[in-house]
Amino acid sequence: MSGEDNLLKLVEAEEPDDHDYRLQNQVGFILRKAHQRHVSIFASHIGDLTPPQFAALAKLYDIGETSQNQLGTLIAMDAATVKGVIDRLKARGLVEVSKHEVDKRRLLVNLTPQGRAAIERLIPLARAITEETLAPLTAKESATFLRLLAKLA
Amino acid sequence: MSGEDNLLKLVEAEEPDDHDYRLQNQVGFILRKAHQRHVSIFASHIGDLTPPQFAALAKLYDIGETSQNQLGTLIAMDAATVKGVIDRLKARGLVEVSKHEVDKRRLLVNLTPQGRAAIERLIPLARAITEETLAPLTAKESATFLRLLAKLA
DNA sequence: CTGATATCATTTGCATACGAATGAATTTGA
DNA sequence: TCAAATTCATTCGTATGCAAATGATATCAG
Repeated sequence: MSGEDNLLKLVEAEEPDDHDYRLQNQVGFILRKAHQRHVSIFASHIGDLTPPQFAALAKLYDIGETSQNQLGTLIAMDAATVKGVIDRLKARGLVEVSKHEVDKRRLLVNLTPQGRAAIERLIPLARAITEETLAPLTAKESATFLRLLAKLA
Repeated sequence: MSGEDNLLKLVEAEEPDDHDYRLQNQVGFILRKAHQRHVSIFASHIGDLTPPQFAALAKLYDIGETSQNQLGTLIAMDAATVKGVIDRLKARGLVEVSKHEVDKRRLLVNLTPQGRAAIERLIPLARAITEETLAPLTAKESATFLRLLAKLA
């Protein structure tokens, strides 16, 4: 190997060639695609509700009435996003809002009877969605994947 | 144990309690959060470009001139989405478009010199973004995670 | 007690993301 | 060859998602 080759190797080690960067191997790009695939699977099972809308209903079913802001924190949506989601669920009669008696800043959100019926009907479908999303993996791989994904999220 | 209890157990085994469904353990919900975290890390390193815009530039840098439609396929964007991304990159002078000489349906897209300079400047930052996104995992965990994530996506 | 700070909700603006419909151009197949 | 099917791009409508600004209310600190 010539001295020139050594110099070249040294330079490459310090500044990797831009063409070594492969978009399709980057975690962000694959994460975006995996998320897209999940949303598509979700839509094929539950056509009349989006994943964020479902998340809001599921969380309200889990914890009961809470403030819009707190709900947003629990389902990882900022204030502007959760407002839109709740507005649409309200327009469809699945949730109802009321003012907090003590703290007048807060907007309380709760399921309506129709919202409760809807989420109870949808949860079995949601189980199937999770199953189908993880279908490319074995049971052991799924467990590993979920553990590592949770560490990232 | 009474006969009533046995009946209850049987019913539960066939139809799991809705309250066993925990949103925060579902792959779709965690995937969404992990994606959000990545986008946030991306924005903290590259403030003037979004991940989809970066993906378009990186892919054009990789493969050279191509049609808008083909580019969309390569970076996992539908036709409507890729049009918006290209429009904004074009408005900023990072890509240029031209008509395909033979197939008049096609819109060819390519990097401008400024676009090429931009992506060459950004790729090192993108490496850092990938690194920071995967920082909660060990090297071995990262490799496992990327392998399983790719199977899902 | 009160001024500074913090919290909750809303609004606006911008950027994906996708379904559906449309129109132009190309390819296919009988 | 020529009608049907396909492909490429655009447009419209709807739904996240987030930054920044605003207003109302509540809390804190001196």
